[in-house]
Amino acid sequence: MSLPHILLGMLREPASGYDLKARFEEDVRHFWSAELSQIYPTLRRMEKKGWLESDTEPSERGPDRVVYRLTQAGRGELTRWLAAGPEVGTERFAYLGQLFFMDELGDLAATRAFMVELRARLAAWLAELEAIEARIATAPGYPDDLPPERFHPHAALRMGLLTLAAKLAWCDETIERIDRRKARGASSGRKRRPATKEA
Amino acid sequence: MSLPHILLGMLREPASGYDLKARFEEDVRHFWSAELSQIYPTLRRMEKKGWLESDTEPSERGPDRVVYRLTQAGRGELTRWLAAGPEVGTERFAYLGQLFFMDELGDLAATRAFMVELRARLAAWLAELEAIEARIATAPGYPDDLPPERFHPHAALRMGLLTLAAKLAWCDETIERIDRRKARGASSGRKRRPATKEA
DNA sequence: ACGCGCATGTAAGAAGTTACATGATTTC
DNA sequence: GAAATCATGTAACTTCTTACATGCGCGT
Repeated sequence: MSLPHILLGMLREPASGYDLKARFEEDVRHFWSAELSQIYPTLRRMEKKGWLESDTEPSERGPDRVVYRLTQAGRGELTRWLAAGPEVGTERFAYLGQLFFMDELGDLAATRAFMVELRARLAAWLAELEAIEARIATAPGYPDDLPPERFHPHAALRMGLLTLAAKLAWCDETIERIDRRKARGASSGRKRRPATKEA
Repeated sequence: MSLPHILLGMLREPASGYDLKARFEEDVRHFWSAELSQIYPTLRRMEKKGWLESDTEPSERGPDRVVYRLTQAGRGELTRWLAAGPEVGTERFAYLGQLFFMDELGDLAATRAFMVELRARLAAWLAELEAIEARIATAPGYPDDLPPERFHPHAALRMGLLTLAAKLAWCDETIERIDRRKARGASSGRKRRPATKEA
């Protein structure tokens, strides 16, 4: 039940579905994502609930825009959500599932390659977040006197930066552990696990 | 497309849906979760695809157990998934969405309370993961000579430990930033944002 | 007799993804 | 003339959650 509320937050300034999708690609994508095909019907449902109202306006170029804005009920629901305490959902990391079972491959070199590729992907992601922070760092009052409407998004961004740094450190730690194991295990010669186990 | 693969990994040893649910509650819950009502039909679909076979056995107490085990095709699919490279999905953090828009409440004290509660929840979570690591730490060969079937799960667990520690550090950083702002802003007296804006 | 743990599920709906469809205008 | 951007959506499907349903055996 979070996408509608994130849309409510974004709609403190009126916007079309297309505009909102653009915001998901920008400042919000480190903690949520949504496709247009999900956004459009969600906005309809929210309007039906009375949280939003819409107007159709001609566009400067392209087809007409359907611009949504908050109603009183919508603003009330947003406030209720914000005041309800942190919504801690289940985290899902498919790549940890892969790593968890990877002894099945019986080859530590495969695990190492996996971790190296994962590290590269996470590092690219971190670079993007750092670019966003660099932009914020040029704002007046950074870092201690940002206005509240910039302080809150910046605080959310910091979580992304700090956890990604931690994940990179974890990748490095894991790769080093593998290398130590390989250095030690090289003499004993076991690499592929045997097809049958000796009990 | 990850739950079936996680089940494949777990089913290297035969198990019933009920058994598998128990494993989600234990060693796997820091990166995935699933309800029984999702597990049962998923196992059926996997059997229909030829990845699993099942036998019905009488239980020691309670109703009959349906025990699943991997077929050759299932083991092949598991290997394929493990060798396919890291599956990096979209991360979703509803609480970051709340924080992002929280200037709407116009009250930094509310944000502070939010962060304090979030910190408590994350700390409790970290304590659980630390308990799991403490158990692993008693295994022979810890930490440098764990056998491969323990090394991989332990590596996955470490990611949870390190990122949770980073999140706690982020909570602390954010709470401190709020306190510094409040100390500085107290003299200027603005707390609730005004109902109307002066342009 | 009641509740708890074992063990299986169904039903209904919300949430999310992928693919497809339409048509205008602007840029190369 | 082709491709990108603007702007809207539908359809089919998978995934996940919540609530409900059933029935056995064990402990108190």
